[in-house]
Amino acid sequence: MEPDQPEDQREDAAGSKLEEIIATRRAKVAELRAAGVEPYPVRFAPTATLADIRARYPDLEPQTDTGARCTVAGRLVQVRRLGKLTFLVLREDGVDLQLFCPRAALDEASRQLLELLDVGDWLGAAGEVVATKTGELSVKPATLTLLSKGLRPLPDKWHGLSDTEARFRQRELDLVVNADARRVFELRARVLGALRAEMEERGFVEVETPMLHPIPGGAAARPFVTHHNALDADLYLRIAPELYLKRLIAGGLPRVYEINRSFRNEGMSTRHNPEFTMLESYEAYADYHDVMDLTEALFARAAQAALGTTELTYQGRAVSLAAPFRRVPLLELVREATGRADLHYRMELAELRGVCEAHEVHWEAPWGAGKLVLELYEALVEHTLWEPTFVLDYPVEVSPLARRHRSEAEVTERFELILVGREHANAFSELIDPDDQRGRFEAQARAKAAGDEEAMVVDEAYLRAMELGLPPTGGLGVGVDRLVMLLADVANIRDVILFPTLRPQRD
RNA sequence: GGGCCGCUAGCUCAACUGGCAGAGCAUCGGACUUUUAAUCCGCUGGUUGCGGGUUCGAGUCCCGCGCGGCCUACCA
Repeated sequence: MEPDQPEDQREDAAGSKLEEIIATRRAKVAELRAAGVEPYPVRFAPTATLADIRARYPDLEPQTDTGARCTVAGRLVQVRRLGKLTFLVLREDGVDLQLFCPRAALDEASRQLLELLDVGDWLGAAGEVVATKTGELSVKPATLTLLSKGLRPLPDKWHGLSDTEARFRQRELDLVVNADARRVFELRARVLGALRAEMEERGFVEVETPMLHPIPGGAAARPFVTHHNALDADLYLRIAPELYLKRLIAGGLPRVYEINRSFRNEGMSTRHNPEFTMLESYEAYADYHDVMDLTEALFARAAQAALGTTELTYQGRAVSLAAPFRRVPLLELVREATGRADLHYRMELAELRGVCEAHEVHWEAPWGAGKLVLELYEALVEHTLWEPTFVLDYPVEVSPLARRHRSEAEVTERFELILVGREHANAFSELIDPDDQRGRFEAQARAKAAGDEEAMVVDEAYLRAMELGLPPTGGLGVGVDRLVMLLADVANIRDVILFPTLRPQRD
């Protein structure tokens, strides 16, 4: 490199295109202020949304002047300058509308503003609704009002933003330019609304229980730990709202539900985000058969709200959410999958381990029959269940909060709803016998002491509530993110969460 | 945690076996009163994710690291 001009070279390198663009736009901000225009005004009063205008004038003849005046607003997403005539395109809430701007129609201040406009700015326009020569519905403004000057460029108008990392980290950009991103989150909102509507109609009351828990409970999972300074106490982000909700049942609230976040400090995947949304509900006097009926209704209601039908396609394959769903005991599925009709929870451990080995299913020494059968089910069966299936009667050993089956000693009255090969809901006839519950907790505590990091600990506050008396109760948990994935037909949970958890960027 | 793949201009992408880092769009300047990704003319824009190494020469090959994606493992 020549020793002559190193300074210049360095300055050129520092002045990248992006910095140049931002500097140019800042200069426009200064120019506007110098001209007495505030580039970041405090308020604007549109008389119609872009969607209103489109709805009101569905098919004007080309070259119509309606005489109707309106004031609209949106983000400027396209600019086409043809000398004394300019076409602008505003976008508001996913709806685009053209502004037809012959220079002569604008007042003087608006003409000046027009020169300083960039794609990405927020803009208001007041004028007449017209259709252009080609029949494009437009507003022909007499005045333009800058609502906010954008300093950064929008992604490519044609190719949009496709870099997945950028889409997750800068979701606002994704939402501006990718219609499909909006579609998913609009669908998600309709699903949430449908779930709440169904619960409300059934007399469930929505409650909010703590997300900061003194001890983690309600699920087998590793928690996030945090610390409260004033209390000088460690707290855990909740892994499930279950125990608090059942305390409300004990307190005499007969039907409660909560839709909110839980947090699990575990692996991430296309189906697992560290924070995720669950619907949990508890209903006094109900058993898990009642809860299956409720679950069917919720899924059908959500599908109707999202898609207008219970017949859908997921990743190219048909699924029907029309009730009733298939109901089949877990043990039966494992017997089919292994070809061992004699398989049972009372089998010798050695023999069950042999079945595992025959199917290349990993097992560990501390596991009892229930855990071994569950492992077989998860390895061999779960991913094969495409149509909605209630898998019934999970082993007691792996279900510390579920009541024992009314007629079979080794299993609980618990089901999971499996769809498209993955779990979508988990529910049971709740365990309401406080002494049985204490024994289950103690078994969990022993497992934890033996190294099982996901095992539960004894929750005395919950046991006290149970000792007060918990009526027969049916409980349900639904993975809302997965339900939205199913209905939106997306394969990655990060596509249904606005701001998915990502590794923080170092700088 | 493991395997594979990716990271090049603001965005979307090229660059053969190692041989001058390019295009389109956007930006900037100019023309244009009916466009629809407007068109036309001209210009500008680079630490090729980061750090080493090999080589006369590295976007390209090697090593390490970072971030992401997919698969897998884990995961009620």
